Amino acid sequence: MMPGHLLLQASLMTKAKPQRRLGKESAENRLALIDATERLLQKEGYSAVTARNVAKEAGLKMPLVYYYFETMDELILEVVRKSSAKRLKLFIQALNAKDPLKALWEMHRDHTGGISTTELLALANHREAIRSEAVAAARHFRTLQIEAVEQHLKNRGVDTNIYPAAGIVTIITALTRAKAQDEALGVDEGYPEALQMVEAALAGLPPQ
Amino acid sequence: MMPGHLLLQASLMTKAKPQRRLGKESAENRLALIDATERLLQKEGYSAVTARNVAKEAGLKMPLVYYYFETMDELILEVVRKSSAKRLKLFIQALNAKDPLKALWEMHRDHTGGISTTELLALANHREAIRSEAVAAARHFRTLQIEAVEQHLKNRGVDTNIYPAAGIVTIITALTRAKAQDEALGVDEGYPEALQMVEAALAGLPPQ
DNA sequence: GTCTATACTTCGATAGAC
DNA sequence: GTCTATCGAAGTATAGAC
Repeated sequence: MMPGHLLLQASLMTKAKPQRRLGKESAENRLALIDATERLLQKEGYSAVTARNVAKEAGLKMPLVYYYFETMDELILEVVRKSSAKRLKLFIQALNAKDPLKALWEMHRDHTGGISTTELLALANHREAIRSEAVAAARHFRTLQIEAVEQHLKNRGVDTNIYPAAGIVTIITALTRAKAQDEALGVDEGYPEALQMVEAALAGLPPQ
Repeated sequence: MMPGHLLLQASLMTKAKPQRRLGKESAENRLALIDATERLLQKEGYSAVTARNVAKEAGLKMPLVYYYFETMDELILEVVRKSSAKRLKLFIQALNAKDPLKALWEMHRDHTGGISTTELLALANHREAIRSEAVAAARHFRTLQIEAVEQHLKNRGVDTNIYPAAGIVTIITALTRAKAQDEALGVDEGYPEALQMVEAALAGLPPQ
């Protein structure tokens, strides 16, 4: 079963360790390895992300992985960072829309592609270096959203005691995350009704 | 996610493959191995569930695992089934309470212990045998809940066009699942507000 | 029923030729 | 920069003595 290994001590903890020379960050093959890792993560899950598999997916040889990355953890971290940066752009875009709440809801609802939430959570649960990165990103995103929604609701004259921005953002995030997770397993019962309830609730707020 | 299960499937899936003789289902060491696996799953995640680790945790020798279980997958399936059966009992109990909706909400909200949702989802995503078991259980549980809540809402005179049982059950499940997942990572921002919103909404329904 | 010993595979990671 | 070759550790699973 699980390809064993995973020495949890990533490079974050062990400071000085520049034993090997690493290739430049802009190197073409380095980027190809990152892309290959992302594809593997999406298609087959993180247990398929091995140095050999990644190299094969990128059409390269295995030792190149270690020429460009200190450890496999570093490679995966790079993918997580890239994915977070991409998502951050979408967030900023949504939060600057005329109706940020609607834009945010649609963004979450329609979100597809990227690393699946399940994989990311599993990864974060098993690898300390990734957990801290994922937690920091999650906190950042949530704070951004809450602040923007809070401001928006106040502008609209919504009573944020009854409709706290933190609660709204959390429910939206939770529902769309669960939907994505269940869809990956082939379960979608109940979600159409749930989505409709949320949309009705949002539509029921005082108009802008 | 849904600790899944449904004993119906047990015999259907394991086709003909009786290469090795297996010990009796009631054997003490067999149960000890299942318990050890469950503990490992909770404490260290499924990547720690290896034949050697399980045996060590149970204070036994590794080959015993293969005396009692055809493969590691079978052992893990057994744990998933046991966990689902336990959860099913709680469900039935909640659905038979005076206020099934309230009981269901409290059950989900306070649910702790058992296999973590993240681990189960990751497991289901990576292992076909576990996916089908988990999906079947999830569907079973959801259907049970929706039917009971639907009946309850109608008895209370709630308009199930505005408050569809499927939507309510799905939102409750999604929110409490996300909460458990995030708590495992150390993130809890937004959940107190979200829980309060749901409780306010439930309290706002026509009294029983 | 339980254990020792081991076959076979694949993992992460490195040495060193080119 | 890239590759061939290989190491040691750990995984699943089995054979066979007791």
